Amino acid sequence: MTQKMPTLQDVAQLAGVSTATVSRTLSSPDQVSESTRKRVSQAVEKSGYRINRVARNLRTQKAHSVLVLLPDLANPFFSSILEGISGNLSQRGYSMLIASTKQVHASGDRLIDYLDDARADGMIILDGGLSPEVVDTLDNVPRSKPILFACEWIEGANFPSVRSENRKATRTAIRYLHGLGHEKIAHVTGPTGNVLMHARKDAFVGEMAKLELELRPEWLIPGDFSLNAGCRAAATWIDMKDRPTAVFCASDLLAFGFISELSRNGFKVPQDVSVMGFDDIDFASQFIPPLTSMRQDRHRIGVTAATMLLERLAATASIDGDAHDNENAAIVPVTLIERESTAAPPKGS
Amino acid sequence: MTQKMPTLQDVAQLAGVSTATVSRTLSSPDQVSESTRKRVSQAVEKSGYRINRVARNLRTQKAHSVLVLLPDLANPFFSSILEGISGNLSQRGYSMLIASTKQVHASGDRLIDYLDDARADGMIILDGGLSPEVVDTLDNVPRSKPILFACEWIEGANFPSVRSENRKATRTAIRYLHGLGHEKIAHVTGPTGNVLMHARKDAFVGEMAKLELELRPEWLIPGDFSLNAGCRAAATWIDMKDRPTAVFCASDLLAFGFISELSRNGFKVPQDVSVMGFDDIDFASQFIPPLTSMRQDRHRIGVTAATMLLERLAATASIDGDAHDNENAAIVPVTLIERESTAAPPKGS
DNA sequence: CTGAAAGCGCTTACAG
DNA sequence: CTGAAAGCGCTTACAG
Repeated sequence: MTQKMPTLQDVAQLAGVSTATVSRTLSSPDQVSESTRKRVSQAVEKSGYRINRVARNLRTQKAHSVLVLLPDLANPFFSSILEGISGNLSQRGYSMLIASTKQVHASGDRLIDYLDDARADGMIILDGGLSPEVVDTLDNVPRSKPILFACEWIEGANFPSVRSENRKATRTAIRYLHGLGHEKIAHVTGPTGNVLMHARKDAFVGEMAKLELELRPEWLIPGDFSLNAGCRAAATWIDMKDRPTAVFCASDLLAFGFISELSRNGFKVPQDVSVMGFDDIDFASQFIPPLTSMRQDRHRIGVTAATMLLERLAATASIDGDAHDNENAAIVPVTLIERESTAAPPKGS
Repeated sequence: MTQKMPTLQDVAQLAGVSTATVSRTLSSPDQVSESTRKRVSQAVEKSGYRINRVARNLRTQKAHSVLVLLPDLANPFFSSILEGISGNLSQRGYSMLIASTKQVHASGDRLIDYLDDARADGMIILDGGLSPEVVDTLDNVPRSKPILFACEWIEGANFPSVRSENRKATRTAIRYLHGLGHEKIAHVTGPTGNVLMHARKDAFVGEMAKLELELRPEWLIPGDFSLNAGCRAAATWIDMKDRPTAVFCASDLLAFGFISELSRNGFKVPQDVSVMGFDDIDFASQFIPPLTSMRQDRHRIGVTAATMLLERLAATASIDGDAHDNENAAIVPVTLIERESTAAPPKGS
């Protein structure tokens, strides 16, 4: 029952030519005479031949696939990015392999096994929180197997990356709140150690100083990017004697959690406090109230990452030398999406 | 610079044995004497040898990877399922390849190309909306390349599948609302033609009849699974003269959209109307109000799907004959999660 | 323009 | 327990 797939041999026999000719007809048809080409094409058609990519990959020493590494597959933040990557990849004949750093650890594999064992030609990493040991192993990867970071990156390491303009976006957010009349602005941060957390927090602190606004230490509320941290931050806000009138959250999830907890305690957004998020995930527009946020173009980040990786793949293949990192980081713009969770501060505050 | 990976040959030389022995040491160590095993292991260690899976796959005629096909990569509903699949797969040494039906169409590939061209050993399909032509091509796939549907399925086709107990869950939901005192219950349905939409709608109609509750045609509000459809459904509800006191939505997104639109128009949930969803996505607990929903165990669906596919893979490999579909569908339980979007109906309604 | 032949890096009967 | 050898299905210099 297990019908065997026809091979190049079968097609060659059918067409009365050598396997070399069939192979050429398929991969570089201009090297084959028209009549032969026609005969081969018919044989391919008739036999229902499909090239065996595993064999081709072994022969050409390419996997024609890219590994994408996420911190957590269950996090919906990544889905649009994946779509961008995958769409771009498949257009160019590449497949997308996915693994999460959590799982990689659990299964005892090393990250670069995917690269070492020829399953993937390169890798896009969406997790800046890799342990130093793992980062070290990354350095030993031959340059013919490009590695690229997207969204997050490793401070100090020199991998190419695609990023949102986190700092600029943060400044835009603060200026927007200030423009509404807010002077007491708090920031709920991302997780400690996270590069995005630092970029946004630094920019926040810097911009507050630049606008000559007071920034009390307690107005930097530590969080992570989760809903729950947002809830906790809201509790912190509620407990303050002198409450900030606006809160800039480092993620939309934080903002959602913040607003939810507030509403459970009888506070209203934006009447009692303006809240804004970062990311503009799908949900932001449907939340109650619709959330003002800084939109990261996640699809574009994905597309850009795939494009850059493929470029590096092509470069190492042809030049095979120093296709060096002339353009080491692509910065993707972030846009302010104004909705109803922000307004002028309450009077008399 | 492009340092070549060591091969079996290199290890064999280092250890002073044949490649066959190295190979055996790696894949069936019990066939090798302890002293040899030790020598080989040291050579492996020393050379930093990693098996080349592409070569192994070509030789063994297995890809050791599974293709997962989604309707839409950007839909966060699938992320937990993917995590379940991927976790299970990687534990057993398989990789996960991902493609979306949208993209497959766009790139002009045929679905089964992944199977035909030896990139994947089998495939898990999360999209019941494949066109009849595509479904036809699926029938021609040799049984050594198992195909399995998860979440959704194709009515009439005979593929194994993993599903939530949609009908039972719907009955549970209706009985719950009825138990709260609701008699006028509407249902916002999924997209026309979708198998889940039908399962849930049928079960809804059946249960309403069983409970001897009136069901006006207009109380079956057509939707799809999206936020926007939920908003539209809310507009429909608002326009009714005699409004249902409870609305059972076929997805959480529908429920979110429904509630959002209501709140924009000054209605309150659950005071004015009880709303419940289906899926219990992460967000449901953080929505305002927290959403009552039927929880689909998406992680478990993923794990089960991967397990079933791997079983079939093993079965066809060993028996190579009729490892027939004794257990053709796994049904995953759904649980009622009661939160604050549902309550007793408003008095005097 | 075409073919014979080597080889990508493994695995696995077959002998011994 | 171990090795020599064939072969998985391709691609690609090398000749002609």
